[in-house]
Amino acid sequence: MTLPGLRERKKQRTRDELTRVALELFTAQGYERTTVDEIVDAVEVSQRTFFRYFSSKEEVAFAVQQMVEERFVDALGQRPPGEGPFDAMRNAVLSGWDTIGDAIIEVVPVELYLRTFQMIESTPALLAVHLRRSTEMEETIAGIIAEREGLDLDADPRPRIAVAAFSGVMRVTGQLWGRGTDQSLEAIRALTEEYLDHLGPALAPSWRDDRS
Amino acid sequence: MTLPGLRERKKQRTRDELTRVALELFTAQGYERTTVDEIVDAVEVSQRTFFRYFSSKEEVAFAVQQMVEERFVDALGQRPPGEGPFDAMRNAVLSGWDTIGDAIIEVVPVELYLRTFQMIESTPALLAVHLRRSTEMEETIAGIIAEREGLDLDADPRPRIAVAAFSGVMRVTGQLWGRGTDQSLEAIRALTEEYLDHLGPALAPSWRDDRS
DNA sequence: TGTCAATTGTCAGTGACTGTCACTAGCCTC
DNA sequence: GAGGCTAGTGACAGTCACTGACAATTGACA
Repeated sequence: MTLPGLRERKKQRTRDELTRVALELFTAQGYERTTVDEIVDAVEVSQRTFFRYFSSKEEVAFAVQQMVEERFVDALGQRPPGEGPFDAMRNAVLSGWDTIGDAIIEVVPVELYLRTFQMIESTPALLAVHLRRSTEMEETIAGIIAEREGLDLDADPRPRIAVAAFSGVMRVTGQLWGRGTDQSLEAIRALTEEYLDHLGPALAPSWRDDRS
Repeated sequence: MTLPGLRERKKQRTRDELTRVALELFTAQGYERTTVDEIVDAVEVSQRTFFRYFSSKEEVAFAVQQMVEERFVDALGQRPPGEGPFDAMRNAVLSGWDTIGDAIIEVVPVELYLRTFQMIESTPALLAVHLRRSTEMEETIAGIIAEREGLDLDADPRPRIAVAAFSGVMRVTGQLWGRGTDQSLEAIRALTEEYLDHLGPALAPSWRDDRS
């Protein structure tokens, strides 16, 4: 493995710097109140260069999220075949939270990532994009689940349904965490775990028999 | 009940016309390829007027959807108390499809609404907004469910979880319908019904025991 | 009918984003 | 290690969504 040339390293540095500066400005003063010009002035590149790295101002807000999601997909693909679909997704998510630092530390500190996550949840324009990206990921995940279970994605609706329900719960936990007071890494991990445990019971035909 | 004055009627007419023309242009030539100027030229109002009726170009794309959603919320509130949460949501949705014409015919034909729905699903920028709007509605619905069941929304996670799972399935059906070949009203109604029936079984711990 | 207030139009400006073209700087060959 | 090649960048002009301010118009109502 030859390490990449100067040109390649320079590009990576510019991209990382744009990402870091953008997230810092977004979290500090708000997404809408930050202009692309502010970002590029701080990094000392032209606006045109920014738009060569990121197709929109929104995209840079998800640069780190993108990395985290790729790791989740990898982790899911490596869960033991014995695990049921739900356990596989659940464990992939939880192990992702446990090792998040490894994935992103070269670009931004974990703490900035968590603040970015909150900013996304509380900025309508970004929340919208976040949700769309999530559904795109669902399709990927459904494919992995279908393969694990040896099912045809277009003949059997269960993979998509299960993933949709699972993601729905993930989304709710994300929102509640963003609104809550404890915004630590441990808090969102615990919330994720708790809410996933509730999914089965919540779908019982009547909640009146069994108050879990 | 006095019928509204001329001024009021004129406003309604302008709003409806902007909506209809916008949806026609969007569905005919695509959302991004349609400029606000085209819309206002066709209706013969100034651009400024457009933005007084709709806070953004996106908003006009959801004007009809908005009406449909309000009807769903009403219908849900009127389901008999004996129905469990899932049945209530399910029946409210299905009865909504059965009476959709009543709700929107004064603004646009049902057929244009269906085409708009597809356009939203296939336009990334609009899909994102659609998903965000859906989650906002989920919060409303969770409140209604919690009240029906006599639960505290913040103490008991089940209403939000159930609604999230339910909405996830609704979303998947919407997407599949948009991609499929039969884009009739009957098709989306049938798909909705079928997929909701599958939700319970899909959440069983293992799918290997019981192939429904 | 004349006054008031709601509605609309005009105009100037901002910010995200794109196409084009000239220029700079790694890279690679001889 | 000089020179050509090309990926990457900057400068500039233009489009489009959207906003604030103020002037013009037009229902409403005494």
